[in-house]
Amino acid sequence: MSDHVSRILEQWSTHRPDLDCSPMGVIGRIERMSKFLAPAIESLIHSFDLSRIEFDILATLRRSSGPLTPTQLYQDTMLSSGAMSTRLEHLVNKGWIKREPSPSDRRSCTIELTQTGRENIDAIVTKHVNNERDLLQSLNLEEQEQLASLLAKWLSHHENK
Amino acid sequence: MSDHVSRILEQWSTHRPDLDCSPMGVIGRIERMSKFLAPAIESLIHSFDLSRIEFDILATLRRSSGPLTPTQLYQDTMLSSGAMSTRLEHLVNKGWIKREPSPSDRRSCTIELTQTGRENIDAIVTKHVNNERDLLQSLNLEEQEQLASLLAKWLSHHENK
DNA sequence: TATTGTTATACTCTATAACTATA
DNA sequence: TATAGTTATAGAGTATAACAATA
Repeated sequence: MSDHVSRILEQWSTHRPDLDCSPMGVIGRIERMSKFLAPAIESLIHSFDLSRIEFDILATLRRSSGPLTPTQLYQDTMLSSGAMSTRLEHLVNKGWIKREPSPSDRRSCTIELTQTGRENIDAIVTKHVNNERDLLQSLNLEEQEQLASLLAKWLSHHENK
Repeated sequence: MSDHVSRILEQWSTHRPDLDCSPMGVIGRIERMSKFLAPAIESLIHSFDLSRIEFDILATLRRSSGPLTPTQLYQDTMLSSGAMSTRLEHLVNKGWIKREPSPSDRRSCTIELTQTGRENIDAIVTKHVNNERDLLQSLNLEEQEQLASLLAKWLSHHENK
């Protein structure tokens, strides 16, 4: 299994034999897989004139059980409030979402998909998931499950801190 | 093992029961782990007044068996030639590296760590690896190896394309 | 006083392409 | 003609903080 990171580890063991670099074998590969996936995923999303962040916002709205506020959205996506405002403005102008005043709190508003926004994101999400399935083909389903399970274990320890 | 992505998958199964979203269980978690790791790793590196890219350049030089050219460096780090020039200029000014004319090709130059650059990066790499080791503590060594092995398998299929 | 959301500002970083020099 | 490296330009995207309105 001679990948790029394994060659990096060999170089380190030659030039820094005092150092146990095995953590790089995990973290270096996580980062590297992430870097390979990004363009493959983004090229599909960009073909619908959406940035990755905008797609995430639309997908979050689609799978939620009702309208969300900008605050809920920027906390969920780890974005600043200012950046979220800019993104939402774009999505309103492009007809994806509608912004309406909150009935209970007059400082706030609710964000919701438009009719066509919902139809379009439904179609895109389907293509997106199939794209992801293709990208994972080099692992069989059992290996994919093992991988997901190990990542879930790590994440469950780090998300609530 | 109830992490954030598992809740996302539940939401999709409620609102899009027609869609098998299991690929998100892998790819969503890869991206999410990567997003959690980045600030933890960068905060150590930034404390030495280095960007992540600059650290990668210095580490590449440290583990290589001799001086490298800017072209070798930008291909290795997946950066554009222009961006690499800017980074190298910074690192020269800060005393990390030295740039010398290539003896064999007068268009080219060689990039090499300075004496103090090498000493400093040695110390930082040690701290960096220990930091990574800490970050992986929630998985035992066997799990870390399984994870590395699954990632290596995926990467070895995608790196030579 | 604290919170919600928007707007304005400045910053970081990058890719692109034009350019110089050499092969 | 092609390649190595640098420089200049412009663009995308963000965080920060100032701001207005409401709680």
